[in-house]
Formats: sequence, structure tokens, C-alpha cells
Amino acid sequence: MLTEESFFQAVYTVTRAIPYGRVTTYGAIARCMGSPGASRMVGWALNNCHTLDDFIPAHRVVNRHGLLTGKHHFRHSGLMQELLESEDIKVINDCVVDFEERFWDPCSNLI
DNA sequence: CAGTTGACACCGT
DNA sequence: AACGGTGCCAACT
Repeated sequence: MLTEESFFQAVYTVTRAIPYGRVTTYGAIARCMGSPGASRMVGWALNNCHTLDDFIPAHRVVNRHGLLTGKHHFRHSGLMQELLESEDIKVINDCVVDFEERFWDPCSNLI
């Protein structure tokens, strides 16, 4: 896992590995890669995710506050919340409810 | 090769 | 407690 691949690719790998009904943060992914300071890189990687043919559940990735900062980058604003609610994740005011409970550490479950 | 960007995280006020 | 400014790393132009 994320050994030969670039950080860039690792982000996609980890993001796709996020289980149904779970969410994670940019920092967690970056930290999992071994670069805790590359949180911005994660966002940038996801920015290019829509250029790929593979579907990336980027709606499950939020900032450390549980805020849906990237919803504006989706095809339709609000789609991100729709997807989250479809996964039994409550979203109020662009913020994931019980975010800490829904939080899923990629490194702990991916190893 | 060097500068700029990027959907953040952390510290200070 | 909330808001603003600074710092990080890697990829893109």
C-alpha cells in the first residue's frame, strides 16, 4: 500500500478505502502517509480526483472541524451533503454531526 | 529550474 | 471562544 505510489496516488487509494458511513480528515490521510504537514496536498489531490475516471468518495473527506469545505468542488453544490446523508451521515450547516464518532482513521484500518 | 498553487492544520491575538 | 495569519509538503506550469 502507498509504497511505490506517489502521495498523490496514495490519497486516492486511502480515500477509496473509506468504508460506507465513515468519514476522515485531510490531516489523518496525510499523517497516514507519513507527512503530517501535507494536509494541503490531500486537498489538492482530491481536486484532481474528478479528472480521473474512477469514482473517489471525496464527500467522506472533510477538514478537522468536520466541515464540508470541498462541497463547492462537486458537480453540484449540495451533492456532497446528499451523498453523506445517503450514508446515514447527518450533515447540518455543511458540518458532519457526530464527526468524531464517524471519524475513520485510514492508517488504523488500512495497514 | 524556480515560482505558484491547494477542498488544510496549528498558533497567536 | 472565535477569527485571522502563518507554515507545511508535493505537484503543476
